[in-house]
This record gives sequence, C-alpha cells and structure tokens, in this order.
Amino acid sequence: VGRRGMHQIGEVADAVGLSLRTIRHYEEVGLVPPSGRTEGGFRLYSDPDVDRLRLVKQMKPLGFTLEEMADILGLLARAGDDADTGDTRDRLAMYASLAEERCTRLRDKLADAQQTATLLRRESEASVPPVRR
Amino acid sequence: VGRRGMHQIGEVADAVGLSLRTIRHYEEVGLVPPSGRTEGGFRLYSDPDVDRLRLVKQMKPLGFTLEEMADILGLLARAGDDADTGDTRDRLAMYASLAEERCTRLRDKLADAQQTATLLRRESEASVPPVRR
DNA sequence: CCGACTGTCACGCAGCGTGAATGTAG
DNA sequence: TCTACATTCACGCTGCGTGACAGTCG
Repeated sequence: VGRRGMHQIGEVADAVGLSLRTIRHYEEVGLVPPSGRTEGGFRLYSDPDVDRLRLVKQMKPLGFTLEEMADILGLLARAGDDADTGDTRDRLAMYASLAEERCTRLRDKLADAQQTATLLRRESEASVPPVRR
Repeated sequence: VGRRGMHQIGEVADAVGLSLRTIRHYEEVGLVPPSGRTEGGFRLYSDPDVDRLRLVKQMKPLGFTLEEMADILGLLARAGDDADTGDTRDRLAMYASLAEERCTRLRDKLADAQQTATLLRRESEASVPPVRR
C-alpha cells in the first residue's frame, strides 16, 4: 500500500485481476488513466481509479469496445453531477438496452457452451469405459 | 437448394448464421473445408459440412482457437471410427474438462454482465424521472 | 548496492470486417 | 443477356501478449 492511498500498478493488478499490460493499455486509450505518477514515472492509482478498473472488468463481458466503455464511464460520472440535459440519461438508457440485449445473447452462448461441453464429455466416455476388470 | 444435396455458401450462411467471410475463413484455416466446388469455383457444402459449421458455431463460446476446434472435430470423428488407442478418448476428456471450466467462467461473466446491465439501467433512471407534469 | 518492480517501445497474433475488382450460375 | 451470387486479394481493426532493454524504489 503506497503512501497517500495511492497504489502502484502491480498491486492494482493483483487486486483487480487484470494484467499489467491490460492496465497500461487502458491508459493508452484513455480509458483509465492513473491519477498520478511518482517522480520516477511509476503510475499511481487512487482508490476511485481502482474502482473504475473494477467496473471496466465487470463490464467487459458485455462486449463493448474500450471506447464505448470510456463513454459510459463519462456518462456515469455526469449522471450524478447534475447538469443533465437529460441527454446523459438518454444515452445511458441506450447503453442499458444494449447491455440487456448482450445479456440475453450471453445466456444463449452459455447454453451453447454447456451443450457442447456435455457433448464432449459424453463422447469422451462413450462405449469404451467398461473398465475391463 | 443446389443439386445433389450440395449447398452454396450464401445458403449455408443463412442456415447456420455465420457470415460469408467467416465461413471462407474457416476454410482458409482448414477448419471446415467445403467438400466440393463447382466448375467455376463456387464452394459446395454437403449436409455434414453444414452440421460441422453448426457445431463450430455452438462451440465458439467456449473460447477455443480455430485450431483447437479443428483438433476437436478430428477427435470426434475418430471417436466413433474405432481404432482408439484410448488416446483419442483421453484427449477428448481433456477438452471436455477445459470446456467445463470455460462454462463456469462464462457463468461468472454472465453474472458480471447482468450486474452491469442492472447498474446502467438504474443510473439511467435515477432521481430524474419525476416526469415533471 | 541489490533485487523487485516498473517504464517505454514495438512487433505479433487471432478472427474476422470491409472494400475492390472480377468471374459464374441459371 | 442480365442479375444475383460468388471468387480472390489484401489491408484494417480490436485488445491485448510478449519480449527487449532500461530505469526506479526501498
């Protein structure tokens, strides 16, 4: 645990479950920039930064691009800060609908995956097993 | 429906739900080669070919590489044809285990996805709605 | 001063999407 | 002959993995 509640990348990677490369990549594309750096150039992440990374990780299965996620994080931030033309809410609602669709597609994929897993298991155990004993 | 129970790519794409590009790509990498061609060079897929494509599509959520899938399809074919050193079964069993693991990971992802979707929906409907009327 | 950690390039890779220009089927 | 469908390049893109080489922290 670094000074002033700031954490360096390795620590964050362990905590959140993302690779160093991924976290660095998220900075490159402006998705989750560290809120600080040490004199020598080490990235320093605040607790909110870490939360942000966690949210991104959670959001990943929805299949949004990193750019879209950045957009969403922005909207979420502005959604509380008032100054909503309502536009913010509208766009969030669109993303929410999209997310719901992706969820059902994910469910379908899970069903396919399970079917396939079952098939593989069955084929791997078929007609040979009579353990011969 | 083409002659002799053979189907051309567009038909197959519609039936299976894969893009032309994807189907062609699967041939490029040797995953699902069409079992024939017309004089002029049009790909012709037999019904078993189509089943193969369907299986691949079903298997996709498991996250195997195209190469691994080709391997698996080969094993499945040899699993019935006898001549099993038992090796075929063993490898299938390994893939089955892998598949089962991937399934639980998929379930986790689905859970994350749903959580996120719920969050987005809530944020998009929070505290503003008093439709002002 | 050493070892663990981190930094920046920069290339590689899978799995297609997306034209462009051309040929085939019927 | 016309038109819908198909063919082969071949480059583009996302999201990192994977070194290589060098500097920083404690």
